[in-house]
Amino acid sequence: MRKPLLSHDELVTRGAEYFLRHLSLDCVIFGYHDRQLKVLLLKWKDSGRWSLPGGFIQKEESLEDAAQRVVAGRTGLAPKYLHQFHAFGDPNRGKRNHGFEYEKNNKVSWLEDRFVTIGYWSVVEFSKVIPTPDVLTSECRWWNLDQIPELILDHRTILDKALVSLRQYLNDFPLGQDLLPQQFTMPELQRLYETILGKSLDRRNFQKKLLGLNVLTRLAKRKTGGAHKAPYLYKFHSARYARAQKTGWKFGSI
Amino acid sequence: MRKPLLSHDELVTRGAEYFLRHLSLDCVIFGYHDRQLKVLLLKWKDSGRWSLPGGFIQKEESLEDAAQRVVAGRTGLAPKYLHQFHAFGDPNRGKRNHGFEYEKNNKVSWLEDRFVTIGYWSVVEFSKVIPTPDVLTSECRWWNLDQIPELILDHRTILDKALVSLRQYLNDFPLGQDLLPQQFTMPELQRLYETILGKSLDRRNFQKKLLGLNVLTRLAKRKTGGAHKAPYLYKFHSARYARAQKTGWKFGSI
DNA sequence: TATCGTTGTGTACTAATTACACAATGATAT
DNA sequence: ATATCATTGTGTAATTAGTACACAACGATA
Repeated sequence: MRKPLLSHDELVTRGAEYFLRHLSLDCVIFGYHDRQLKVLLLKWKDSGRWSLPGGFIQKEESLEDAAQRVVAGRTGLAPKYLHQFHAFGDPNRGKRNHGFEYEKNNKVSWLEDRFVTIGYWSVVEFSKVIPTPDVLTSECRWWNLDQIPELILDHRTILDKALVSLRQYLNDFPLGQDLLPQQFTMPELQRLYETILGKSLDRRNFQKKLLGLNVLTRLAKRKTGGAHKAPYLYKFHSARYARAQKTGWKFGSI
Repeated sequence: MRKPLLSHDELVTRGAEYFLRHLSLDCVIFGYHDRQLKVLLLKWKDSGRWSLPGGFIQKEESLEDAAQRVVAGRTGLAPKYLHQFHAFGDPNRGKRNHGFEYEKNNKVSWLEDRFVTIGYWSVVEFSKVIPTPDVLTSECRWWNLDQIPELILDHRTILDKALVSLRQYLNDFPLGQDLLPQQFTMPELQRLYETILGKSLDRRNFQKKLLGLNVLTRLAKRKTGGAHKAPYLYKFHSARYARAQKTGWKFGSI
C-alpha cells in the first residue's frame, strides 16, 4: 500500500494544488462475514462522526484509478471489481456540514467548498482486509449493514443507492468471487445471495439456477467441522466467470 | 426559455466565477421521428466540430437542475425525465482536445482545464423541440443515430453508453410517454421499441406483452390517412405509467 | 369488385420459474 | 452400538412466461 500523498495539515491547506476542486469520490466497500453484509466506515478525527471511505481525484488521475487508490488505501487490497453507480451533487452537500470547519490561519480550507461526489462500490474478501484509516480519520472498521451509525452529509443516501445497485448487479452478473473464499459450499453461496438480496431463496431452485449459469466447478467433498452432512465444495470457473462478468447473464428481454 | 447567463467571451474568461471548475455535464437528448432514433448535436463555433449538448454546473445548482437547464436550453422543453447514467473522467479528456484553444489576452481559459463530465440522457417529443444552439455553438440539429458525425473528445463513448443505458431502461421501465404523441397506435409503439432496441419484434407477442404491463388505454378507432386497415389508438394511463416509472416492471429475480 | 398491404386476434409449443418431499450423511446424545 | 437431529443432495410436477406461427377483417387503390 502506498503512503498517502499529503499529511492532514497539507491536505487541509494545500490539497487543491494536487486534487481537482469540488470533486470527490466515495466508496462503498462491501464485505461478507458470518452471514452478514458489512461495509467499511471511517471515523473522522475532527468531528468524531462516521462516513464512507472517500478521496479526491488527483489532477492527472482517472476516476477509476482514484477509486482504486481509495479502496486499496482502506483495505490493503487491490480491488478486483469497482462499480461506479451514481454522482451526487446536491448544492448543500459538503458545505460545512460534516460537523467541523476546516481552516488554517483564518483561511477556510478548500474542503469547505461545495463538492460533487462520485459513488463507487466494491466487494472485497472480508478476511483479507486490513482496515486502515486515512489522514483525516482516526478509525476504520466494518459495520453490519443493519447497524449503520448516523453518517455525515448524504452518505446514508449514497450507501442506500449503492446497495440497490449491488442488488441489481447481482441479478445480472456473477458475484461472489471477491466476497467468498476460493472454495465454498452451495449453502454458503446461497446465504451470500440471501443476505445481499435480503430475502430467502429455495435451496433446490437456487442450486439449479446457479449451476445452470455455468460458472461453478464442483470439487471433492468436504468434511471439516460441520456437524452435519458434509456439503460439496465449489469454486468459480475463472474464465467463464470473467466472461460473464463482461456480458452479464441476460442480453435483453422484451 | 431563459436567456443564457453569460456571453461567449464572458464564459471563456469568467465562467469559473459562476460555475464549478473541472465539472461539466453532457446530455444525450433522444428524439424519435419517422422510424428513426435521433439525438440533438451541436456544432462548435470555433472548431466547427460536433458535440453533445453540454453545460456547466452553477455554484449553487444541483446536477439535476443543471441538466434540466441544458435540455431546456437546447430544446425549448422542460424534460419530463432525466437519467444520469455515468461520469466520465479520463484525465486527458477536455484538455485542448476539442479542436480549439480558448484563450483571451494570452490567458488560457478555464475551459482548457481537465473536465470530469456527468452524462445524462433524456427523451423528448421530437415535434415539439426547437433546436437551439448555445453561446459556444452555431448550430443545433437532430442526427439519426446511425449517421452520427465524428464527435469531439469522448462524446462518441458517452453517446454509446447512453444508448446502452436507454436500452436497459426500456426493458425495466415504461418509455414512450415523452417520445410519442399523446395518442399512438400499437404498431407505432412497436416500431419505437424496435428502433431503440435495434431488433425486430413479433407483432402479436409485443402487443400481448405491452398490454400485460397494464399502462395502456385503448381509445376508439382511427381512420385518418392510413392506406390500410385502421389501427386502434392508445394512450398511456398516466397514474399507472407514473407508478411503473418509479418501481419498474421487475422487482428482482434470481 | 378485386387486389393488396396492414391490422386484429388466438393457439400450440417451449423454456423458465416455482413449489414441494424424501433419502443420505455425519456428528452428538443415549 | 444405535437413535436422533439438523443439514445436505436430488428430482418431479405445476405454473408461468416467452416464442412461434396463420388466418380473417379492414380500408384504400386499381
